Amino acid sequence: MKAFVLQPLQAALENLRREGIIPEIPENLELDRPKQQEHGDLASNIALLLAKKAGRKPRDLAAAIIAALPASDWIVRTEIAGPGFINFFLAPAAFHGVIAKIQAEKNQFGANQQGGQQKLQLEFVSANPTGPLHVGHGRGAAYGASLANILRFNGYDVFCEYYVNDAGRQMDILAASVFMRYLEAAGLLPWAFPDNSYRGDYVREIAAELRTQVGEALQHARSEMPDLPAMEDPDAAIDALIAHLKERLGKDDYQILHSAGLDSILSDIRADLEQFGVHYQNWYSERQLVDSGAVDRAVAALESAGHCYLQEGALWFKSTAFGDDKDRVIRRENGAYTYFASDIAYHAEKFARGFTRVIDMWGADHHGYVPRVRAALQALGLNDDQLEVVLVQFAILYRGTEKVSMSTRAGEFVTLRELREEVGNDAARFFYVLRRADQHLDFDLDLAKKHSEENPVFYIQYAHARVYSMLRQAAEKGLSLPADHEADLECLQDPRELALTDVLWRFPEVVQSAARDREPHQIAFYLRDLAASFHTYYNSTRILVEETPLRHARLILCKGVAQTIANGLRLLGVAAPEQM
RNA sequence: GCGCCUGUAGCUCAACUGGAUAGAGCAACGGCCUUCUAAGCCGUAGGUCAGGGGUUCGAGUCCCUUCAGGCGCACCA
Repeated sequence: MKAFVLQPLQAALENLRREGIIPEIPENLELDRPKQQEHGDLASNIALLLAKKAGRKPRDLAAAIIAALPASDWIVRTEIAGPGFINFFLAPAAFHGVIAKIQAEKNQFGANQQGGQQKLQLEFVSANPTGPLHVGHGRGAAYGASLANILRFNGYDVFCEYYVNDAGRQMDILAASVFMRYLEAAGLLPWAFPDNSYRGDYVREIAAELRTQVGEALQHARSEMPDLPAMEDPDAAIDALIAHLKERLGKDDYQILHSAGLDSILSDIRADLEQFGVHYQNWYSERQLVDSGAVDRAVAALESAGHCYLQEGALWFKSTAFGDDKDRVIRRENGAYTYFASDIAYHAEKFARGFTRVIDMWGADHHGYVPRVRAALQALGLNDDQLEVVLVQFAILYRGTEKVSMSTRAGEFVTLRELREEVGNDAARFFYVLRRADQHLDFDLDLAKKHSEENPVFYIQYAHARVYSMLRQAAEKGLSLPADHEADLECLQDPRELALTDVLWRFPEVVQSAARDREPHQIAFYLRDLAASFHTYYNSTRILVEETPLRHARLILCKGVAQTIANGLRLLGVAAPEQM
């Protein structure tokens, strides 16, 4: 709809520029939708912006612009308002255009090609496979999956990836935890299960499964096991147990133990996300990254470029040379790489795979990590402008007023699966993206569950279902339905009808803006607006009237609403039921 | 102490990146079902945009500063 005004406005400015009245035309002309109805259907502040450069008063310049406008069938009236706004009033036919557009584009209505099929990678969730996903991860999952859908709708070639931290100490602690539960089940664990291991019930289940597969074959490793409770430093104690297990079991048996935990949890995570409508193109293994030598290569590249130094036996990356607060260790004194080292390699790999833009979604508690990753990319001669980090604030959970502790190791958490089962996938997906990612979120579980009755998602789905209900009604009453392009849209002259089509026009704009800002919540808010406008219209206007042309026109409008709601909900991974 | 994020109606959040009289949803109050689904609609009330300075035609939005909260500042991941 903006095009109806944008093109004449552009032409007018072009004329004025030729006449030397204004020096230049701004790159992106913007048109506002005024909040006040009296301010017209669209408004431009261009005269205010150019007044100084043109050396004229804003209102005078506005008058000159209006005088230069070519004649248009779409614009019925213009006016100069306030300090120099130009307000445009459009003909009803300008509103009607969107209805034909929806009919033509159907489930592609709202889509655009501004992405130019640019290859873009989106990495999200990437939770350590040390336990089931909890509700904090759910936010990242819903957010990432929705953003991927939105970016695809904007013509980007989006590749979703989950980085699996299947190497490193945390996985070893999981293996040790499984081993202890394995002994415990046979009454062979000599002391109480330690606090700093993974204590969730799922570890017991993994241990039981392990026992059915290998029987007593791993039990021998309990001999000369370090006495954990006797050791002062619990972390050192766990490390001692891990070292013991690796030595006693040998590479193959330790691998069986290690895999027992990893495979079980990872397949659980994958199934959980699939059921949540979150699909990945790839699961990228950190262990394979290490085994392929990519980490060695990345570190070697940094070293040979002269960005590293040795100190106290550790290898340091001079990240301060690229804006970081302090230099970072990439290889420890004991010879092991830090997590940061594999992350450098991983990010280098991303760009080596040809992505022109990489978006990482991290928990907001990792924000201090951003400068060092950027530093590493710069040091490797890569353009860190192509990396974008979206920080997703973790939900702080409450039950009523009671704060819920979220320690994975202690096994005290609400899982994503539990949440999905209680409130349903649709409500969970919608609820998660209802606010900006960087917004702190007090998430009251009791309230969230109550939302199964009051959740705004039902409000939107209901609007969609209402349209289909009318279509069913019409069929029952033997009233004819409009075929595509058959209705005479000129029947739609009521301000309420024009207001509703105006909301439909906004959808393609919101789709663009949500993609540009990486803000799925814009879609959610829009859908609520659209549903509200529809409910208002529905309550004020009878759709299934006797006069066939009017009935057809109104039904086509309503079908356009349903189509737009369905398209929007699809982007958020929420179903659009035809009946409720 | 340093850095990042946040502060808008009683609560949870928006505000098209500087536009006109700051908007929704819950919660509260008052209305609307013999007519297409009342999971809905209409109306009322609710605000020093944390405080203070500045920039300009114009500031919730940009700059400075104070206050309050969150997160981060490992040879952890």
